[in-house]
Amino acid sequence: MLNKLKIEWKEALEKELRDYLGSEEIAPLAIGQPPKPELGDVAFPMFPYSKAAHKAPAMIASDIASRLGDRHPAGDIILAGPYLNVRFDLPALSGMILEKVEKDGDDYGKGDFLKGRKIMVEFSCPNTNKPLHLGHMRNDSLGQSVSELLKAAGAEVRKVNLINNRGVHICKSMLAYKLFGNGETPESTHEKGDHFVGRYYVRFAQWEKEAEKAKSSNPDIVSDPSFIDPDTEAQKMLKLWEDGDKDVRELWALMNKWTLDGLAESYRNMGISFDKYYYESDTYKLGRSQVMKGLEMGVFQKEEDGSVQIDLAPINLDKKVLLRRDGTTLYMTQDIGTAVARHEDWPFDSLIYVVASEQKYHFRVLFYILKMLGYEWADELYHLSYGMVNLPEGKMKSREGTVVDADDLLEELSALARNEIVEKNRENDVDDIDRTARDIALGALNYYLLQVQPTKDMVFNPKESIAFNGNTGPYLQYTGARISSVLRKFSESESQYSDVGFNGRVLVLDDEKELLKDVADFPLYVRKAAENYDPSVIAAYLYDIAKTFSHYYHDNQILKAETRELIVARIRLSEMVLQVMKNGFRLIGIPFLEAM
RNA sequence: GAUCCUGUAGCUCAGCUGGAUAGAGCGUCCGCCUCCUAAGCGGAAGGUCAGCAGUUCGAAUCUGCUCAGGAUCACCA
Repeated sequence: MLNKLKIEWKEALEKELRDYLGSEEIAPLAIGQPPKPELGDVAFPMFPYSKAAHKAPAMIASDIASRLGDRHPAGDIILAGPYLNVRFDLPALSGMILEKVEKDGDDYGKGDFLKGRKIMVEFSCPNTNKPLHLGHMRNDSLGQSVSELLKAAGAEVRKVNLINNRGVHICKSMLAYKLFGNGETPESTHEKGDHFVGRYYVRFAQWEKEAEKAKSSNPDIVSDPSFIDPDTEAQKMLKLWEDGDKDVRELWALMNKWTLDGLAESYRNMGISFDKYYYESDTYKLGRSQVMKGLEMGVFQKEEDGSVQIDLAPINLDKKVLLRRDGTTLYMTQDIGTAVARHEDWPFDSLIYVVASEQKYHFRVLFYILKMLGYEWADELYHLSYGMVNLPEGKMKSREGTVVDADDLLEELSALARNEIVEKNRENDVDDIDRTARDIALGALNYYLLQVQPTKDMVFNPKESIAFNGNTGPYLQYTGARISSVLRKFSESESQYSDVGFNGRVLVLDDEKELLKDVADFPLYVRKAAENYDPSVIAAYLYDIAKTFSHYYHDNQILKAETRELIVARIRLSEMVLQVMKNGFRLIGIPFLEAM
């Protein structure tokens, strides 16, 4: 609504400028933000017209102001040198803002610029041989949040996951389990299934190392019939899997279930959900048939060695293999099949792949291949590429045991949050200490992961990164909890105020105007975040409004304001701020807490 | 070697459709609980916006080059 006013001003000023300059062709007027509140709410710089007018920008600003006189949209002109600024009467507009926020409630901030669009979002895509780590968490937070943003922009969103449950890496943990498992199960060892299976993946790596060592100290051992080479054995198992060997398939199904049960629990804990799961074990065959189709169409070539390849010279790349010489499929093959299956299942207008930036090449090639196969929708595929999560000493490496486990991290943060609650003697004020602690941990984590622009790599320092003070998720939650507390206290004596209506004109403080402006602008930020697939826009917005409110709350009494009218006005303002915060929280995965 | 991404305070990050004195948090130092939750609020110190050139009335923001870091260029996923 403020935005509408800004645009009215822009148009009115442009019209006046055209008259003033005697030209229909003028540079579009820029809409800016004055650096200080006393300089107004919106700024229009006059620099670009100085040449045409042969006058200093400050002169143009004052000329335009006097020409305009009273014939202008709502607001007051403030001349600030070369800028023509406008101050809105926010207290007067507050009634409209309140009405809108109250009417829309949890939907306040939503828009419709993606209305009617069917958008599929792929994210997470774990392997079934190990638990989730911090890198996955960035992916999950991003995918979940972007999906919420797109919904808020009016799109119909379908969240899909692709389970990477086949391939030689999966066979490795199976093999290790078969050899060293002694029949133990996640139930018998009381382990989460994904951690249990992950342990055998690590066990395989260890075995591999042992075998390497044995080979280097005694090269002849290879010919010893009692020596088993881990990698050869894993390849054999993959072949057995592809041939449908009953025992291998049974073990595969069992271990997959263990992992997936564990992952499902992690997703639940993290507030992540999907509308549909795809499995590579289903889609890789479809990929093969697509490659065959491409071969018939002549877009792929069969090489002399029997492999099928595509020549990527038209996009300045080399050749890419799509089927191995033995006819087995690759990662790329599978992704071709998955994309086709998805569009058949749910004909999307757009499909967003939330995948790390290291796979840019892969998606460039994939999109090109699908286009060559004649799928028009290939133009609507988008790779939302995000940067790595690094440790202060560099990349996370599973071999060096520096991978930050997702479940462990969430657990540690929950324990820290729990300590804080106990230390602050807040146990009796929160309704469920464990749930609250976990929600704080989640808020901290999601905010931490989403406050950084997706394209950027980020550094995670396990000791320092996730704090509960300062610019953090818990700070936002805390602000929300304090507002909630004020509102609870007010509701106890609300009947005394039933005769007092809302009069926004008493909200004259800078902080109050700032809050009104922030509340009114929220839909703009939602739109911007959705357009750019960038949740950090919302994170920054929320921090800003929380900071303004905290300052305001510190300096001014709400429940003990000077007049009953002022109390009611401040309460309504607090309600609006809280509503906007709640709505923003939902977009970036921060649980809202009534108390903490 | 080629392509892509990144470079802003000691650290982690905003700001980038060009516009007013480049902002936060953490850390350091100093204040504030008789007051709606101190997970808070205020203040101080801290900057060659990697460098050079260009475009422009105006550049952290756009363009080019250079330097530094990272990623990718598999019949791995």
